[in-house]
Parts: sequence; C-alpha cells; structure tokens
Amino acid sequence: MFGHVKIRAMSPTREAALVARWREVLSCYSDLSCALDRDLQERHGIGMSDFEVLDLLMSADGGKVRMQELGERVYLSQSALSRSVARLEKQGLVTRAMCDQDRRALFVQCTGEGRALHTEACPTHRALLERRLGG
Amino acid sequence: MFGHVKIRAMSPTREAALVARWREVLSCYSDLSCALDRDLQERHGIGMSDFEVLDLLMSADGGKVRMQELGERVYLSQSALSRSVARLEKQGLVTRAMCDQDRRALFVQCTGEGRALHTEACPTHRALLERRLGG
DNA sequence: CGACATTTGATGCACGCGCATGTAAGGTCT
DNA sequence: AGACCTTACATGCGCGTGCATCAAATGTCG
Repeated sequence: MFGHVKIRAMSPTREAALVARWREVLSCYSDLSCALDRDLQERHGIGMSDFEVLDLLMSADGGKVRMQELGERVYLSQSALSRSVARLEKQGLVTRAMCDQDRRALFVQCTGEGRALHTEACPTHRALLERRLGG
Repeated sequence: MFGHVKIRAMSPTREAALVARWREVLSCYSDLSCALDRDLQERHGIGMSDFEVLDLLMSADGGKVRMQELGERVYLSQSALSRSVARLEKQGLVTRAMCDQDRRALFVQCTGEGRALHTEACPTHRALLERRLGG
C-alpha cells in the first residue's frame, strides 16, 4: 500500500523551483568539493573526504569512535569510509584498534599527528566554506 | 593586494554554523545524487550527469547548443562534459554537429530519442527531488 | 604573410566512489 | 553443540571525475 511511489503531475512552478534548488545544491557541492580537494591536497596532503572523517573524529572530542558510528555521521558509503580510514592510518593520522567486547568492531582514534594536521588544515577548510557559503 | 586570502580567526558560533551548513549540502548531495544515479540508471539506462545534460538541452528550447555554453550552465568540468556528450551520442540521444563559423566549436542537439527518453525519465527525476528537497 | 598566443574540444592517467561480495565474529534458535 | 541468520569491516571491479596535456582552429600583431 505504501511501498511504492506515486508519480503524479506537479505544478510547473513547483517543478521549476525544485530543479532550481537542486541545481544550486549541485553547483555548490561541485565548486566547493573540488576546491576543498585541491587546496587540502596541495597544502596538507589530504583529500576532502579524509579531512571530513578527521574532522568528525576531532569533533567527537576525546577519542575512540566506532567505525559504525562514524559511518552514521559521515556522508560516505561503508566501503568509502573503510578505505578512507585505511588511508588515514597509512599516513599515521589515525589508529585502528580492535574492540574487545565485539571483535568485529573497530575503534578509530586520532594520533598526535592527526590532531596536528587537523589544526593546521582547519583554517584552509573553514576559509573556503566562508568564501562559498558565507553569503 | 587582493590576490590572496586572509585567514583570520572566526567566531566559534559562526564556524559551527558554516560547518553544519556544509555538512547539510554534503549529505543532501550525496543522498540525492546516489539515488538519482541508481534509479535513472536502472529505469532508463542513463546516469545522473548525462540526464542533467539532456535536461539542460531540453530547457534550452529549440535545439543546437554550443558545447561551451553547455559547459557554462552545467556543474561538470570541461572533460566530464565532453565525455558525457560522447556517451549521449553513442546512445543516440544527441547529435554533435560542427559549427561552420568556428570549426573548433561544436553544436549539440537532442534527437527524437533523446527527447523521448527525457520525457520518460523526467518524472523519476522530479519525484526524487520532491522527496528529498520537498520539505 | 608568418610567428606566437589563445581557444575549443578530446584523451591518457590516476584516483575515489558505490555496488556486490567476501571473511570473520556474534547472535539465535532447537 | 550445531545449523542458520545477521552484523561489521574489507576488497575486487567497473565507472565517472578532475587534472594535465594534446591537436586543431582561430586570433593577434609586427
């Protein structure tokens, strides 16, 4: 009964508004993600998604965060997150630790280097946000 | 004098607001682009970006649009647009025609099939926008 | 006209992504 | 305990992307 989507006609005005809004999101995302990726990579050697993960880890103050919880907070798919954390670990920015209670689960935690890079890269990140979302 | 970006301190409140706004754009884009890609591909055999190009071609009513103009209106990079149009042509949805005045330039135009597929796929596209941007 | 710069679209390349699937560890029945 | 399902993370694969670069056409200036 409710398992399908009824596709009904839409007022042309409403449709145009939706499309316009979507295109705005689209170009906002594209411009910003592109700029973030380039600047963060050039200046700090880290990609946008990896920084976003690091940022989440830092905002969850303290330390260990379960992968699954991270997955709920980040926009990435499970596989993308897995690879992102693997990259971060390879760079020495986070550590992965087994959970003793549930040996399937994984705790992720910033290292000192991770915290340092976050502190260093944050202004770059925030300045770009300010620039493109500031209005 | 104005060629560099001054990175100055930002109020924590303002910073948090910017980051929150950015994360909203991020998750909005991710969810929607992912859903659009999957549904459009499954139901109509076309990717999100390719549909977006087709959509632009249709809204520019009439016909021939120069690649460069298309590039200004779409969120894609020049190379991505080039490949998108190549895919669309291979599927018979658009035609590419040389410009006689400037033989570097290219005109793109929907075919009948392209118009048909657009008409068919539009409800799918609009319904997803409604769902996720409707509020 | 001739040399050089610019513009337009195409392409090689490396990379990150999502999907499907794999592996291992719980969990839940009887 | 044993059979079966579910959960959590990793990985093979194909694909689309941006960047850098290329080829061709055009523009510019002496």
